[in-house]
Amino acid sequence: MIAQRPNKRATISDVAKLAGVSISTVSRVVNETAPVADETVQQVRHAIETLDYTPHAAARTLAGRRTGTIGLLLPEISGAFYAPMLRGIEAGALEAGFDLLIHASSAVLQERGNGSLPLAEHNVDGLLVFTDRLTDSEISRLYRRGFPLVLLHRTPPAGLDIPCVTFENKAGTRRLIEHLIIAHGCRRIGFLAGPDGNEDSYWRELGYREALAAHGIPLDPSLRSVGAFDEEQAEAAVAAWLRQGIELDAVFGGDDEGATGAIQALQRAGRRVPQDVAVAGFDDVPFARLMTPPLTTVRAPIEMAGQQAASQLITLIQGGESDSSTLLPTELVIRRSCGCA
Amino acid sequence: MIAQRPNKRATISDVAKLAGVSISTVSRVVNETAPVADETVQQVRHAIETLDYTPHAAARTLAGRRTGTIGLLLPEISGAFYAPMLRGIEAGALEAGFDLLIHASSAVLQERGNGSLPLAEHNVDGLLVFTDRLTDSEISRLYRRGFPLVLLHRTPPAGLDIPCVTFENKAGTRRLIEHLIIAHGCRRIGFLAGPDGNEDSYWRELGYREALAAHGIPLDPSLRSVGAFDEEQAEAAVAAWLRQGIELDAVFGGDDEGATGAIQALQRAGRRVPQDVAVAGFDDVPFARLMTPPLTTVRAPIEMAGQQAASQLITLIQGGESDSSTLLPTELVIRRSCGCA
DNA sequence: GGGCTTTCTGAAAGCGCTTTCAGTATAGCA
DNA sequence: TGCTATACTGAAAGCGCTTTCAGAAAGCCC
Repeated sequence: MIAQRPNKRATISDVAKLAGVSISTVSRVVNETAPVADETVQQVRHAIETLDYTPHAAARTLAGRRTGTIGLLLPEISGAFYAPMLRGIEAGALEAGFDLLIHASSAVLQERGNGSLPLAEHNVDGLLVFTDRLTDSEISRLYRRGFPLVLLHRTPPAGLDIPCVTFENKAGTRRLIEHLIIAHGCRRIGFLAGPDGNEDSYWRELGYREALAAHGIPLDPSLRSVGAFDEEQAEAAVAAWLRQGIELDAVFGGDDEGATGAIQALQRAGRRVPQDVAVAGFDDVPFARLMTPPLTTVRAPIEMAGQQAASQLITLIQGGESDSSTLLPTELVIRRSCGCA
Repeated sequence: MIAQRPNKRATISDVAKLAGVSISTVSRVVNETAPVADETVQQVRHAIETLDYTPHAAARTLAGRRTGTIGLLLPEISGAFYAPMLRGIEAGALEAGFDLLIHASSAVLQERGNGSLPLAEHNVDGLLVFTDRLTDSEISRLYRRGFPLVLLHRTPPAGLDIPCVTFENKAGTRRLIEHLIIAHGCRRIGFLAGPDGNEDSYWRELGYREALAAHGIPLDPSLRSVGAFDEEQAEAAVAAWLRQGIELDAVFGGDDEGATGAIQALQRAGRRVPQDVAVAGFDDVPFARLMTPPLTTVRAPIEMAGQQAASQLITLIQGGESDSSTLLPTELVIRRSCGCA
């Protein structure tokens, strides 16, 4: 059994005492905020070394009113989507010398008695928000306080001028669906929506409708279901279509996870992909090209979105100005799941 | 363009003033640490409301010397492994009313000039360490200070009594390899190791060797390569084997990602899995059962490991005792990639 | 040599909170 | 009635740091 034996940490005054200087001087050599005589620097460094001193972050924050850290709020880490996003965000943060703190939690956000967000406005200088969980009112509360905020893949509540970074969902989906229609003659294309209220999904659906409309294909409501950007739910949704005998010549999975689920359901029901039913996704996660068949999808610059969001946030924190909205282009990636050779 | 207009936040004294009480009283109603008259509570609550007051975390930490938060240090979030792990950790933390802060970064850890870890010992009460990046010396520094620490999937540096949570890697791998040998008659089984220095991989390799030895199969060094628990690297490693004309009747991928890469390489080279070459992984990530062919693997209780680690850490933080080492059982999961129908 | 920067240093005032400590007022009890 | 618990409240002392502010020492100019 292991127990914890608390152990006093050295403070700045311990260091000052040992080095025979004042705490101001120690602070100066630690932060390099003012010239200090070489000899003094040596002494202080030595004292720091021997005491194994590290500044206490909370004290620093309190006195200096900044943390050097940005926070990321996200629903739940899973799925291939997050790796590139985090890479991008981290790159953006690092570039400016900021740390990244992630708060991944679905449940927590609401149920805190005191109603305060975990890392919001506390341990971080600014917040990257990528979750539908944070309500509009929470967001506007933070906004009204002047807390630096950047939204990832969602637009701000009406009237609030909060920067946001999103993909060109509509046009990307439209191009994809049109490919299905034109190149493969699909007419009955199933649409799997994302989670309720998801904005990306909203725009993708608009793109889907536009594509149909542009080619004179009537919208069939029975061809819409919810896949929730989740493999299992998507699989279930497609299985339900199949059970109901709904005819399909293609399925748009909503995203790549949804497409994966769709393929599972189709194959399980004995339909061949793409010979019997074409399938396409959105995002182009790393796995997409490795699937059997390789997935036709829309490439979204996930990593770049993260990067941009982070650097916009940091600009904001540092008192600069930021574009109110960034729309990143997407690109059609044709592989085999749509029927192309 | 959006600029940030900083905005004074209300402090505890603002609230006290508005409510006509002292700050001690405000603190008491916020924290419920002592009885306060009903009427006073009302006034304070009202003042908090109108001022939209939230306590300043850093100040709180500084004064109260605890953060109510545990930190998780990990190399880079990607791969299917993390979702269940994080779910588990979060569950463990939530249960005890702690927040979870994640610091995901490969690069950062070393290169910080001041040598201090980001969230270590600062914004958190304790640390869950899941990365090979944190050197032994860093770990023992933290340990010597009495900073609560729990290691995930790695054992502590020699002599340090730090709790750790690991899987039963050796026995699990041995069972898996023996299945390949006994049920499928495999004799030439490729072994893809994890990243350099990875402990899980070390034990798995021992299990692999034991299995071979137990069945009188000589160890062939050319059958060992590094897949680094990474799909691409594993694919490259297997491709190299194939190019060199090395004979194989099975490949153990090191983990499920490695197995995925192995399958890619094999299929790309025209070998059928499992007819020509059997493939197996380790972890049983969600995706494993959905692959073609479904992956034979060893199920590791990833989520439970996270849970346990978190609650052990919290026990430690709260001054309790903790087991020094937890070894979680693994289970063989037979699907089709090994050749079983 | 006097006045002027320039370089370096320490004292001290907070940052916003928690937590004794020392009450005052009221209730309970003999 | 007097004495002691009990409920409630405020003053004040930090927590460990950053940051003026002011001063001492040293170098520069005329």
